[in-house]
Amino acid sequence: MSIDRKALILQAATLSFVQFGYKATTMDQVSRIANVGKGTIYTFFKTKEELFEEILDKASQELMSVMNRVAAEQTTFVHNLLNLLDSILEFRSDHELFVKLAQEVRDIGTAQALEGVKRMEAYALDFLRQQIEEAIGSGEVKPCDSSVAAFMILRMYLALTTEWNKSHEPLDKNRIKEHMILFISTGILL
Amino acid sequence: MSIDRKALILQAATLSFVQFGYKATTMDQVSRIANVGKGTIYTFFKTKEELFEEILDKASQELMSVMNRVAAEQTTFVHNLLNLLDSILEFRSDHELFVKLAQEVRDIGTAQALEGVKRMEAYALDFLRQQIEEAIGSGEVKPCDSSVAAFMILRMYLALTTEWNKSHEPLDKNRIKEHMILFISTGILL
DNA sequence: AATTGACTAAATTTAATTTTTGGTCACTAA
DNA sequence: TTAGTGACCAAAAATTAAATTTAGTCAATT
Repeated sequence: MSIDRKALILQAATLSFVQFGYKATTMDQVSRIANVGKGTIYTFFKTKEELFEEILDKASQELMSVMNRVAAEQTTFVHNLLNLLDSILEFRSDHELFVKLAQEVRDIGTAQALEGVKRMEAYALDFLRQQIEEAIGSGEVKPCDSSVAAFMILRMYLALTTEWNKSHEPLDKNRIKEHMILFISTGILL
Repeated sequence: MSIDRKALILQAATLSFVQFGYKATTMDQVSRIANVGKGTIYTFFKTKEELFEEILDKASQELMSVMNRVAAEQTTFVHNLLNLLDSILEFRSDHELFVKLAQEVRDIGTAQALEGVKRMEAYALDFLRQQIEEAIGSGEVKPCDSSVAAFMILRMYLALTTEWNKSHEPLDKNRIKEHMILFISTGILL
């Protein structure tokens, strides 16, 4: 059996999407990085979008797997949330794709990048909503609109990890965690 | 004494900036709305930017005055914050300019609009930071980085008032207040 | 002295042209 | 025979050129 060209292509494309975003990634470049002819890419993927989709699928699956692993631990809601935060902040590969795509949406508004961001956000929001729902059921969390609460938690996370950096020095992981706890777990008040 | 042409111009320009944003507001249009010759504008304002600055000053002053009025009430921190929220959500005139400029920054990235947004944000952030600082001093709020906490509160507010609307039905004022309380005052946990 | 609107230079938008890129397919090497 | 290739093409994007719009001026007019 010869080398797994599909894997090479996926690897090269992932690298390029993370580094340059959707639009600035050309099929020529991918073929060059992967050391295959351009035509070869099209024996595995119908279009550039399909290639992107498959990478997005993989990233989503990894995100899901992280989330499921965290959820399976069955500790408290806050603990789960912080574990999830840790996992995402530590293993940045998916996170980086997400950040790069978000930046591309902001800068040039590429439709496919927007789709990608929306998709990953949807997974995260759904997971959070579910966790909150359960925690409300078990009496751990106050009754509230779980969709809105999930949305706020995600926005807080994005505010601290990406928006803050636009006008300040980046916060380190622990500061981020501390401030998330401050609002979510006990409120800012004494 | 003849009519106050400067006031007419300021009024017309404000209307136009709120409605169309910085870039899409032309000096011709302002002069037409104000019923003055275009040259007249330049007897009061050196440039379009200066005209914009003066309107921004006015909006900032009004925001400051709302914030000071709220701060003077000397009730609890949460109460002050909610009063401020109410004031801003009810008297939307400044808020509308802010929202319009934020949209312009998002859509076409006008430099002057960005400056305007930054400036109004800076006032709000500074006020919040000060309030938090005081509340920490009086033992009402947990010791924390007041800049980061102020930033998070503002982002939450913006998330609920503008970002949520991109993918959902707008939340009404009371839902917004409720959810702000949920995170700030007592935390989401029971 | 205060106000104006036709006027101009500069900036923005639109149209035309060139370059780049996604996707194909006749061909090659294994 | 077949997996793999890269020159090739149409379509899209970037660049350049032409046309339009607009900020700001100033001689003329109240």
